[in-house]
Amino acid sequence: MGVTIYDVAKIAGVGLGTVSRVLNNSDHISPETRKKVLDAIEKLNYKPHAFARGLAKQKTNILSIIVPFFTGYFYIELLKGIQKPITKFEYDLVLYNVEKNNRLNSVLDKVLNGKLVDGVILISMSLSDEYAIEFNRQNLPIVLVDSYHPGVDSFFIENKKGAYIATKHLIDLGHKRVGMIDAQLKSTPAKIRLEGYKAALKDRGITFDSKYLVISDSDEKSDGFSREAGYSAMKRLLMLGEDRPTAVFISSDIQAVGAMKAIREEKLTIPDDIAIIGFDDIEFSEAIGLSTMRQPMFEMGEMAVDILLKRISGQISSLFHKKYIPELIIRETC
Amino acid sequence: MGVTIYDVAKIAGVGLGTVSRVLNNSDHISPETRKKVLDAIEKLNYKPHAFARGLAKQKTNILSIIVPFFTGYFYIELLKGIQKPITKFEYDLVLYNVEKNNRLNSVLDKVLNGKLVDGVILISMSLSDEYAIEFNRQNLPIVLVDSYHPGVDSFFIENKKGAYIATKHLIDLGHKRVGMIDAQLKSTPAKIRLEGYKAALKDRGITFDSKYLVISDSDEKSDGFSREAGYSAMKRLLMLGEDRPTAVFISSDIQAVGAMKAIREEKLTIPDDIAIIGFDDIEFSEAIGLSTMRQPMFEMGEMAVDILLKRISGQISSLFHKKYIPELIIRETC
DNA sequence: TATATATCTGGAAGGGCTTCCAATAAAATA
DNA sequence: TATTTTATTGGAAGCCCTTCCAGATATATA
Repeated sequence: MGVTIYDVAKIAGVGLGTVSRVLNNSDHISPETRKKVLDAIEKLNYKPHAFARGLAKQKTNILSIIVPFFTGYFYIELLKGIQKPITKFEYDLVLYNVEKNNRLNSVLDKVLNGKLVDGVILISMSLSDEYAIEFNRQNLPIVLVDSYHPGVDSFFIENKKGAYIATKHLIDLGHKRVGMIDAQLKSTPAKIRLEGYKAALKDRGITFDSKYLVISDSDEKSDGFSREAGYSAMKRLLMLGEDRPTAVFISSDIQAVGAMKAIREEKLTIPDDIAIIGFDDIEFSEAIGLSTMRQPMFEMGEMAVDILLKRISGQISSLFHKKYIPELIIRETC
Repeated sequence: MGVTIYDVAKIAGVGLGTVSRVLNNSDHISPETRKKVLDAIEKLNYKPHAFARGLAKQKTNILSIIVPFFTGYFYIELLKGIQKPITKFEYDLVLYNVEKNNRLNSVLDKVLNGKLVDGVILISMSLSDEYAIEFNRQNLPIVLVDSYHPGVDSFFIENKKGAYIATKHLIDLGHKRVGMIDAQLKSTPAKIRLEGYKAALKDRGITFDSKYLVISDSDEKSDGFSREAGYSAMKRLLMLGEDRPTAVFISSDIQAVGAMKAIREEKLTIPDDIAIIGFDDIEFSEAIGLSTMRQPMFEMGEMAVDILLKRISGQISSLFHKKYIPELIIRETC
């Protein structure tokens, strides 16, 4: 069934080492020999056996990417960014979806010891010190995206600054009662965005009032970054009646979508009764006019692969830490 | 660096064949021997080398999924559905993203000859007869999702019926001028949905009027299934002035989102001035109250993997063709 | 007790490739 | 022309497993 390098060698009338050499573009091959081999390959429609090659080379040309639940556009954009260079450099991409945090360890173990991949991209999840050490020890490159660890390459958003900018903008618009809808604080971005929110209040001389902070409920798959969670969080804020905030910074656009629905259900208008700024700039935000903090997802994905490939090929040695500052996109909700 | 089966054999004081047998749960292993081996594995933290195993077994435990540009939620939902059984059965998933149609062939070639994967899932793209034959000849299972070929397992939506139901509903609501915004007809679903639209008109005694049909522009990555394309298509429909349709069936929700924006910009109201029904029921449709035809994406993904795995293990032999009829979800736009 | 049968185990062969070493041929130099 | 040097080439060894065959041991049967 499968045509192997031996068949090619026989047809071309050369040794198998020679075939392998033209396959790998090694030098020291005479043009005539190369042509003979190429012709034979063409004739037999030969394609190298990926696993055999991987075994011999100790290199698989596969990268893995670990994402938490495919929740929305954030990851899609990232994936698009990641795909681009991967395809170009003839790598394959294996996808691990971690729905529950405890599964992360088993995926990391698999990736570490299975010798299936040449490198890994870990998205939006934090890496424990033990694993960071283990990756370094095994010399398996890993890069973090939307997460940070001092010991490995990381690309991350300045969440604190982003939240700060959004909150400050709301305050500077004249709002006195500026609330926040955040996700579960066990999510690092959520925790840090809260810090930014508080910092902005403080800088503007507003004391933090816990009744204006609502933490979205988590469900089995989202840590509170969901439409439903945003909806019910806003409902809770609206229960404050006349004392409700006149502006709300929301920790993700997807929650903001739910929150907007809740506001409309109360027959309140946006931004007149309540102004809103979200976070992420997912594709739908533009369609619904949602003001938000844009994260350069595509770019981060692209850069992450770039660094990962360089790391794999040993082209860089020093640690690479890059931070992105989210950009305020003003639309119609504030 | 890497601990191999030889190390385990040595530590356990057994032959390597024995180690392999306990790894693969073969029978004819005495409980004591098994324990010794298991202990050694534990002690060394041994994990089998995926590529070596794949080479020896001629089976990789990897499935590949080929998707056209990650455009939106349709594919996310599908991916979620696919992930579930894949994880459970310890397969890995490699993702190929086909942005341009001509790249499909090169991906298929790679998948066919590279021996990297045990099976493939092809989404929303049609398979040519030549490739269908080649897959069968090479005995590499492939299943189509949201697409159809008589020679391979297929899961598909009854697009014609779906479009028919949507259009008929609009007509039965009393609308006389029912338009359609479709995507490029080179996309099979788009072509077939148009047929359903026409069939409904005909059944209700309305003659098809080409000025009420607008084909969305395609951009480099979407065949017209995009927000921008829906927006400008609706703009064109609105240029008809008073003669414009009072109801429009739109071939995807994402286009409908753009179309709704166009309508609102003209200060027209939905559904009073123009009623709308989309197609897909993406996550945002509920948030914006869009009536639509729901496709069971998650379920299709799940079933596709199920069948694929059964096919790989030889548990089924006859061809599997399953069609899903989309369900009309009535919300606020009609 | 001798023999047949069932159970368990070791290890060679093989899966398809790369890489290295040695060998040969061709070209350059003395 | 004889001797180096250089450019090519063939093929064995090795990457890490699984599988099959044969041998060893234990158990059942005559």
